[in-house]
Amino acid sequence: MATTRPETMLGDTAVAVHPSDERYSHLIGKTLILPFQEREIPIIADEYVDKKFGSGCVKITPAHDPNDFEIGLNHHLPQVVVIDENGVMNENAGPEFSGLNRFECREKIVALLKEKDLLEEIEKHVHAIGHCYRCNTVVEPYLSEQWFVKMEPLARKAIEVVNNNQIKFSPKRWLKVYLHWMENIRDWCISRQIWWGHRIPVYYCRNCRTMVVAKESPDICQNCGSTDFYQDEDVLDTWFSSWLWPFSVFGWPDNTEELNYFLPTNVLVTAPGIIYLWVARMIMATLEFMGRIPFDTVLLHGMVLDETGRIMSKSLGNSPDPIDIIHNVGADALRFSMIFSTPKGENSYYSDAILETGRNFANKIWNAYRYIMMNADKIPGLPQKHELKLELADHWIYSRLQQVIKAVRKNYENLRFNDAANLLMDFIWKDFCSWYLELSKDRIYDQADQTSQLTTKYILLDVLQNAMRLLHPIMPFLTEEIWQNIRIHFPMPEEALIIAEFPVAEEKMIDRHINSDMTLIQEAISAIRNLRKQVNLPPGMEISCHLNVNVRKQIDLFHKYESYFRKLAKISELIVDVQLAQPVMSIAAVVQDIEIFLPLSGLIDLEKERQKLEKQVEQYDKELQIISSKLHNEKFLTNAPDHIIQKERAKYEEVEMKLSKTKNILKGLE
RNA sequence: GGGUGAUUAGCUCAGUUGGUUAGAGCGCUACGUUGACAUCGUAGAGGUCACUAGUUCGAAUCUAGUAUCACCCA
Repeated sequence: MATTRPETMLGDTAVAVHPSDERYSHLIGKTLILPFQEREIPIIADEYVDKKFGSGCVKITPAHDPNDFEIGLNHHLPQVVVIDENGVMNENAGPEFSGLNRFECREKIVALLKEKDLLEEIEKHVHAIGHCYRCNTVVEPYLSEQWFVKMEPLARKAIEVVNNNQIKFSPKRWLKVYLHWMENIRDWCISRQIWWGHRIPVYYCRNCRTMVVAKESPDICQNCGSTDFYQDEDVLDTWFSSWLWPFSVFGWPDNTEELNYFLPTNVLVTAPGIIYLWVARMIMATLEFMGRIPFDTVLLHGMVLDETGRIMSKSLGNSPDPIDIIHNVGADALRFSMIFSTPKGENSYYSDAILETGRNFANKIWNAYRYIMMNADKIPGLPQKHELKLELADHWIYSRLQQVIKAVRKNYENLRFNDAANLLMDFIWKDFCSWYLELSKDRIYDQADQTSQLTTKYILLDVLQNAMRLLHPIMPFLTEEIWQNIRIHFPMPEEALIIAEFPVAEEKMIDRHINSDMTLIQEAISAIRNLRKQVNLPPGMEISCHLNVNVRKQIDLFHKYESYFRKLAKISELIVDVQLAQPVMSIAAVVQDIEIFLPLSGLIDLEKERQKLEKQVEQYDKELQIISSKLHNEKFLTNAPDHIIQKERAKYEEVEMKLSKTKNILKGLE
């Protein structure tokens, strides 16, 4: 018989072997004598025994081991407690051992076994054993009476409310975790043997041991008339008060106004680690005591881990102090950084580096705001909405704003905060700052065209205030500050952003034609910038640009917004026409259905230019082949939905056109 | 041992009913202080979507298996 705790043999009440173990099957049902106690104990058969481990025989100590306890129940074995709650051997251990502590007893047992020649060998064995996390004392199982809450009836109702969708889990997969626990629920042990906490409200008559469950200690024993009571020494598990949280914090059991307002509430935000301990129990308690659900949605977020993926904890000392961070970069930067880098339901790794995203973004917003306010101060007056004279960029930024409002609303509603953060950063930084704000400069500085100036002022303020509304849930402080100051120039009905309306998209302002015109111009400008960079033109140097377009209406578009090219691509002169010849000694690019030429005699490396274009031709060729093979595939044509086939056809035409244009340009270079 | 996930660019991750030439931020490279911002601007490089097999006209996406990792419960 092998054991790591020899002293527990004094409480053994059986020896178990595996039922299919042929070495011992002839012994099952027989008995043997337990040394020192001289007690007769049975040899039993149980599947629990691991045949391969040690001798294949296991001593069974129901009172001092949880597994043995279970086996003992199944085999109706007596439970002999030999160690008391202080770790000292009691009278059941026999006169020879009683009074010794468990470690002294262990040594004595070993010595005596040796003496009686009952000890075969001592070997080193590594095993897991519980220690007190405060004082490091070895913790061992001890048979004692505990209080339990019967869970099955509570769980039944709690399963019902998720099955009929009254309570939803997000992300959905956590529902499985919840249900798995609920469906295999065990009674909840609420007894804790610690000196702090709420004592269990159970009183015992010292005279006749009658047990009374009551709020206060009873005056007199109904059974024997004694007045001598003592309270159960165990205290309640801390979660036993926590599961009352959804209603106890609002004054329950009183029927308060807050209780009716906040119960049920909508979203519980918490970590998956406490679905069992807390979420499930709050649901059960609220159903039981209030007859209501506590909340309709449970949002499970990931945990913030440190850079190396460890959980942050006091003992590791790897948690940053949020106050320090806020001191360094601001609360909004911290909030934005965390939300931006925390995908829904996944863990996120915190490091100081991620703070830069939020800090830089806050800085970007602040500077855009400064620019707008500087000019709003200088330019007197604000037009009425109907007085505005909108041009392409204005229509476009409003159109984009509506798209963003729509998408951000959806993201917030679906609790996809990181997507909302992403979208807003993209819109504010790229669309608003890099394009609209840059284009606004000439108009703002141009005192001559006052209508355009005032229109620009209006739209800058309007788009910014809308953006602040959208961003407010993520960056409440910065947006409130900015919004309050916008209000000085741009009247708004609400007193504060925190109580202001959340924007609703105006569908009619989403304009596909506007978006595609603007996109063409943006792509053309980017292509010109790219070409300039390729030949290392000084950033400030102005050059002329030739655009060979496909349809006449593009000529008007480019002429009308030539100023955009001047401002953002340093183009001094834009020559636009259909069937425009390729200028000699020029570099070129193809964007959509137009060709862009920059005549740069003396500045071009023809060979390099040729190589670039050849590489481009190669890429287009390859892409064309892929699309072509799809369009020639009978099965694709019969199986794929119409809109996909249309899309492929359109793509084919576009790539084919770009390919032929690029080939022509290449020819023109020879 | 049981359960639940993850694996996509150097790093951290998006990619919501299969239709992609696979995206973002950081980092990297080149150039640049033009009066919002160098905590910035412009441009660029960078990926056999862990592996194997299957389903499909079509797979990062669906199925099965393998590997590695993580968490929860015993």
